[in-house]
Parts: sequence; structure tokens; C-alpha cells
Amino acid sequence: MPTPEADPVRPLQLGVDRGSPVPLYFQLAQQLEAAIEDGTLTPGSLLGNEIDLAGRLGLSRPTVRQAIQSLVDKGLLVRRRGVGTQVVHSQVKRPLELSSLYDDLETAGQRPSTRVLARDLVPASAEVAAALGVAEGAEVQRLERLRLAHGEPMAYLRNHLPVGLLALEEDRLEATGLYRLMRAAGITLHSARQSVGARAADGPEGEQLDESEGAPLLTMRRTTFDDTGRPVEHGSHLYRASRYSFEFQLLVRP
Amino acid sequence: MPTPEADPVRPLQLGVDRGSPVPLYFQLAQQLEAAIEDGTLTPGSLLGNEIDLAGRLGLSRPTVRQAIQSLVDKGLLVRRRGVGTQVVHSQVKRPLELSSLYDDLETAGQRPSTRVLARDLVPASAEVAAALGVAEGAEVQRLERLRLAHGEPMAYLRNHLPVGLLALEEDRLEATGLYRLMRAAGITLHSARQSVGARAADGPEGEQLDESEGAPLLTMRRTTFDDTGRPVEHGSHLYRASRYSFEFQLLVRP
DNA sequence: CAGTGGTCTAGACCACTGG
DNA sequence: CAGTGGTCTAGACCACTGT
Repeated sequence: MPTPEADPVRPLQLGVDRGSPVPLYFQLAQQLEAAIEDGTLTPGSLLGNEIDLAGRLGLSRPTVRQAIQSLVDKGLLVRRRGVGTQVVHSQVKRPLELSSLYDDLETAGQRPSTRVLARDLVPASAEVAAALGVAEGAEVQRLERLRLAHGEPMAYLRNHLPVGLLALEEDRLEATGLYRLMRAAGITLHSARQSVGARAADGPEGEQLDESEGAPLLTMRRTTFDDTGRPVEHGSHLYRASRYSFEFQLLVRP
Repeated sequence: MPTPEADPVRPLQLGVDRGSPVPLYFQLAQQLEAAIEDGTLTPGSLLGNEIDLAGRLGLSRPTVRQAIQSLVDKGLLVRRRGVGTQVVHSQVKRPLELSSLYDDLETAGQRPSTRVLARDLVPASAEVAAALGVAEGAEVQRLERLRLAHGEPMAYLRNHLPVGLLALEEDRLEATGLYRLMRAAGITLHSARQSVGARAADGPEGEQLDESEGAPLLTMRRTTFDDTGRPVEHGSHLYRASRYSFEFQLLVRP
């Protein structure tokens, strides 16, 4: 067996700008990522050892390691002790953003729109209370929307939010997604816990979504947290299975 | 508004064993994680600054930072410049492992079992070829199994693997999950790309799964990659929606 | 302003891999 | 055995936060 794809760095132009406010490790990471994306660094190729790379760039080894580590975390590089650092073999697409259905549809060129069905204060059910960390029966904001693409219904969205977190203005809700409103309000979304299942539509649900009774629906419950770990939203949504599926990526943490 | 929950470290017993082969930063991270889990470090409490912590433990600051950073990556801590490091407010459960249905069921005490329906070599379909990175029509290993819990069918599992990757012995397939076999064979699973949807069962599917025709089924397609980015498995599975849903966590990468 | 985390340096020794 | 990444140290300066 030949040695693993020997292919040290060649026409690879690396260099950092010490005048820039962008951290050096980040500049390096960006350049490496770009080189991987555009094929200058081919899958399987070795990166050359950290010490040389640091010397060539005029950086210290920890700084170079920080850049490399960030790409390892993204799944673009693999490190093996005694071997070296190589580019992964197949381009593993990056994990999906925590995005809203609205953004997903817009990205896909589907011309999304929203019809607000309800927007009021209600007492929290047991499920909502547990998700948002409030007392059962305490007031929470409720939001029910129908999401359409090309004028056709795609999903029935029901959300609950802590009171006072966000001003929900109807015209803005119809023009964009909930997550974008949150980000615009200075909320840093951090993580979400989701549960995806399926069930048959009952009569009224089917009518709202233009499906017949008994048609399969995708169900999604999601609680979203900000960067301090506080829950900022709980959703319980129904999607037409004929029109929508969830795509996502799992990463194994070593 | 009072200052954020003031609560410096008090009865927290930290200390590292320099004789241990376990890295110092890892020892510290484990102790902090345990303190968060058992409530010694309460949500919102501040950790005290890194310099002090390092001095108190006889470690350097970078080592302490490495420990803290690993917990930030896990979503257990939040750092804010000028403020400090605090424990997140709600316990965000850790992201799910890349686990097999078999393990999930076993963990839930559901006594899983497996019936192997097919185990042979077949030409790759377009979908399988694209997922595994082989030519269309090239030979791949096929595996079809019925997964049961308490003797009741839960899912119909169809997998395709590159030839020669793994010896699939029927008795071992019936006693455990595919992922555990892979790990035992020295394959390091790294990431997976998934797509989850729903559709109605057709006649034969319903019969296999003990559901009537038209019953909602959860569908899952998944391609799994090892740590070099090479695809090691592609699955196309059907789950009884009445018995199963997917739980997972999304993390936003800053 | 004082205090925090964010970045960076220039070394060191160790553990593992491969030939 | 030589070469790699993994870990660790003891400093330094900067950027941001709150009062």
C-alpha cells in the first residue's frame, strides 16, 4: 500500500494581516477553509506539520493549532497523532443552521407567506409550562400561523413565548419568520431541542392544510434556548408530509 | 435589577491528580461538569475568573481555559467578556449521540430484537451510489432487517454498505445494532446526514409492521461518515409513527 | 476605572504512528 | 527511530463590560 495520498502544501498562498482586527487564528482558518472549498487542498491531502506552518506564517504553534482545531470541529480536517492533519475525504456539508421554516422556504425560492391565525395571551398548558420554565397556568404569548409557499399551505405553526420577550407585530410576522424577529430583537439563539414524529390528520387539520382526513402529517415540537440557556420559544407544528421533510446533520462529539 | 446571581465558587472541591494519565484540562472539565450536574454549581452562578482558578489549582491559565472551553462547547457554560463565566440557566441536555435504534431501545428498557430479512450483494441504485460514493451499478452490501421491541415490530431497516467494509454475521446482527458492530470493527463514526419525512404505508409495508394500509409512517434516510469523511453506510428506514419519534438537538455554531 | 475573557507568544515534554 | 499531534507552562497585551 502506498503512503496515504502524499500531497504537501504547494501553490497554497497563506499569510496573515497583523493590522487587521480579525484574530490571526481566524484569518488562517478562513484561508484554509477557502482552500478546501475551492479544491486547492484536495481531500486526503496532508497539511504539513504545525511547527513548519507556524514558522512559515510567522505565528506561534498554539495559534496555528487553534485555527486547525476550529476546522476539525467543523469536520473539514482530521488529525492523527504520528500521522498528520489531512482534509476529509468527502465534503461533509456543514450542520444546518437553526433556521425557521420561512428562511428555509425563501432560500429554496419558494416565495413563502404567512397568515396569522391567533396572537394572544393564554394560560400555559403543562407542556408549555415545562418547556418555558414557567408555572402551569401562568400567562404566555400564543401565536398560531399558517405558512404557505406559492400560495399553498405547507404547515400549521403554533408557538408559545414567555410574556414580554418580544413584541409580535402582525405585519412583521406576515413578512418574515419568528427567528429573524428574535435575532433582530437582540436575542442570540443558541440551541434547540426537537422531537419529530408523524400522525394522521384529523378533519379540521386536513382542511387547513388542504389535505384529506387521515393524510400523514409530520409533527415537530421544538424548544429554543438563547445563549444563557433560557427557553425563548416552544413550538408545536404540523407539516404536510407530501410537501416537506427535515434535513439535518448529526455530529459525534469525541 | 440586582447583579446577576452572585454566587462565587464555595464548597466546590476541585483538584487535579498530576500522576494520572488523564489530561489535566479533562480532569478539571469532568469535575466542573459533575458539579453542574449535581447542583453544586447552580444555574446562573459565576465560576470566578480564570486566573484565580488557575492559581488555586496550580495550573496555567491556558489549561484552565481549555477545560472551560470544552464545557462551553457542550453548552453547559457561557462566557461573556467583561462579565465572567456562568452556568447556563436551564439544563440543556447534551446533543444526542449518533446512536442506533437498537441502542435507543435498549436504553429505554424495551428489549429490542432483530430479524434479518436479507443480507446479500446487489448493484447500487442511483441513490445508494451517490450516497456511498461508488459507481451506479457497482456491487454494495445490502441488509434488510425488522426491528422489534417486546416482540412487536417497530421499524423496517434497509441499509447499504461499501463492500469489504464490515463482515456482517447474521447472529451478531440479531444480537446488536449495526453501529455497535462498526465501532467494534474499529470504524470511528463521525457524522451523519439525515432526512426525516412521513408517508402513508402501502399494503406490504403495513403488513410487515403490523399497521393497516394508509397508516402514517416516519421515513428516515441517513448517510453516515467516519472520521476521515468517507461514507460507511446509507440507510433508508421506515418507523411506525404510532411507536416512535426522533429527538435531537440543534446547536448554533457561533 | 477595575475586572473579565480573547488573543498571542516561545518555548517544553510526552504519546503515538510509521517505517 | 524520526516525525507527528497532544498537552502544558508562564508570561503578555488587548477589547469589552460594568460601575
